[in-house]
Amino acid sequence: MEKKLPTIKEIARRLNISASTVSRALHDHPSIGLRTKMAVKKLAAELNYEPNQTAIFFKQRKTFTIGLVLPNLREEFFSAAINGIEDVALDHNYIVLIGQSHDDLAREQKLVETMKNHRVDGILASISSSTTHIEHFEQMKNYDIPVVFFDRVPDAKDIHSVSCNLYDSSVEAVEWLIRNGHKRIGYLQGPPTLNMKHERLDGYMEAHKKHKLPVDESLIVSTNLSVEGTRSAVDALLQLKKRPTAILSFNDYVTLDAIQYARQKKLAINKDICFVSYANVPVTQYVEFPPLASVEQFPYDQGVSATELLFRLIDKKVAGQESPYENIVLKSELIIR
Amino acid sequence: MEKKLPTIKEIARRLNISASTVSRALHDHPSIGLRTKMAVKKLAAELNYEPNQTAIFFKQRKTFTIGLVLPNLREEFFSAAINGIEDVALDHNYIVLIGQSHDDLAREQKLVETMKNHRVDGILASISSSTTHIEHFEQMKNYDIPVVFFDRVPDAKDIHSVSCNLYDSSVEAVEWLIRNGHKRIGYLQGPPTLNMKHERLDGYMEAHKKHKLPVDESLIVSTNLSVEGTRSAVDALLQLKKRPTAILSFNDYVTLDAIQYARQKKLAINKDICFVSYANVPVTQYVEFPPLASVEQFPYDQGVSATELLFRLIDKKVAGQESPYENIVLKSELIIR
DNA sequence: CTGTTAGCGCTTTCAT
DNA sequence: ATGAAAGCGCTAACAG
Repeated sequence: MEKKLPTIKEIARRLNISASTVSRALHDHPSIGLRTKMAVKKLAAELNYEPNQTAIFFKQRKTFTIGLVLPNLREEFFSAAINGIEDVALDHNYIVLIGQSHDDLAREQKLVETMKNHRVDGILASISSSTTHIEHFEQMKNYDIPVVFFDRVPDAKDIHSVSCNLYDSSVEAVEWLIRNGHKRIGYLQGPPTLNMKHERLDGYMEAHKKHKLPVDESLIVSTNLSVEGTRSAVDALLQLKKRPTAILSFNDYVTLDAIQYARQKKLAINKDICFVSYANVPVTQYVEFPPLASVEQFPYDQGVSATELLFRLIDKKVAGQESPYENIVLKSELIIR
Repeated sequence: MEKKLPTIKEIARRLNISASTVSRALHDHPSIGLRTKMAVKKLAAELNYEPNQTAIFFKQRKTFTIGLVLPNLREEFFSAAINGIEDVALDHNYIVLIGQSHDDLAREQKLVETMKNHRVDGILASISSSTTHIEHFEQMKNYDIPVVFFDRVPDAKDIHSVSCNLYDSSVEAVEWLIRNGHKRIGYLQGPPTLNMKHERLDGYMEAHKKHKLPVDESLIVSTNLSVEGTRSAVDALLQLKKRPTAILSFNDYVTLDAIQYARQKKLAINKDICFVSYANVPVTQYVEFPPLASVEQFPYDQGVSATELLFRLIDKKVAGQESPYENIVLKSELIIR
């Protein structure tokens, strides 16, 4: 029992005018007589006429849709980023197609493919932790679909991106630990794929250098972000003859897992061992032992900035212009509790 | 520099055959000669031909897109629900358009409108806390867009829904408190709009009745879910001459705020006052004082179930059949720590 | 100021 | 086994 919705044709037929006149009337085209315009609008309203967007998408080669591919929505970082993205998108009368990669490359590829099929006007992406190459994103150039990476940005040339500069805050975070008397500071890094830009590590190194502290390679371990991965990494640190007294870790979620594990191992948090982290997600305010400091990465602002950049690219594309690759870097901020 | 993608026509032209033959060949239509079929497929592959989905959407009157409208993504409940939704959608080769109402009716309306314009094949919704009517959803019937509500389901006739039965668990939760010696149990409810189905309250009442405990109306307060709202509600409870020794509260987030506030007020959590809650979100495992018990509402399963129902409705619609209203109720489960 | 016409890319009768 | 033609709903160039 498919209801059939009124079309422009139907209105035209009833009014004994042409479809194009109706179309123009509805668009307030200047060259339409007031009388017919009124009549058209009146009838359109009566019939509850609504333009068939799929027809328009088809004709205009635009879908007013952007695709968003990210690792997951569970992390408050990403859900906050979406807020920025959605706000900007809605302002532009766009809507967001969403897909979670769950840190799985194959799924990420499928999502990009599906979004391409849906002819999204652009894609925003934060890559999965298992993303070793970005061909699937590069392919989008063949379809004139601009891609903007944010936060988890691949270390590649010829991409558009928005991210936070974590270097300065990393230096600051480690210096803060050093000033607080820590001499052996562990660094619990993320998976290698995500460390293509070594800002965290570089900052860690730089702080050591500035304070003439030697860097012990065995203090640097990594996790694939899973609970188990984090535990075994923390284990590696705890088994060292000379344990670290502080750990700088990839993000707050990893840190929460690490802290939980350290407690299980009977370590006194903030006495035996301190934690400093990244993301500064709000949930940490409710936990018993939050990281002592965390680097705020402004997810909302990253979302806004990435989406604005994407729209600039979309607009340029429509105008037929080439766009130079833009890599916007926002600053981060070390938040000390 | 709009690249132009190869079309069926282009292939037809190069092969000196007709577009319809190409179309059929690509669809493995039985009546196409093997020879031409091969030739078509070969050329299509060479040219990287990909069907223009917008044209197909337009023609088929289907977009392979479902709209998801929910209050926010911040709460782990909703992000978990999306996982179920996305998984089922992807299985059906669908993708999800997302929109957060941020508990604002006007925004919810705008989202529904936008999704309608995008001609989504169906809508999944969890209503905002300020949603006092659901006309905007009911409108969708005029467009043959089925709507399935989940979790936050309006109390209305003639809707499809998936939700958890909270009544039994509510009785159980309150009985558990009573058995643990509590005689004055506060109930911190959500905003009136969301309490259209009073399962939580009914369960609260029933447990009291079963144990012959009188119900003191002043123990029942409500929050609009904001931090301040929750604080003043808790305040009301704490100012009572006879304070409650336990509080059953709307969900874990509200509970976390309530606990934080109670601590500020120098109450000893789990001594002076205990909390029992709903949702059982994972973050509570990291917090110092989680609710003593929480009602698991199986967000992933709700998401799966709601999406499966939606697809059944979509399929029936395509088959031109009417569907009776389905209201699926899953069971919940009181999880005691 | 308005109508005619063509066409977006694809599917689908209806012929042949 | 293949082609011709129509049409989905809308827009826009071209003609008056």
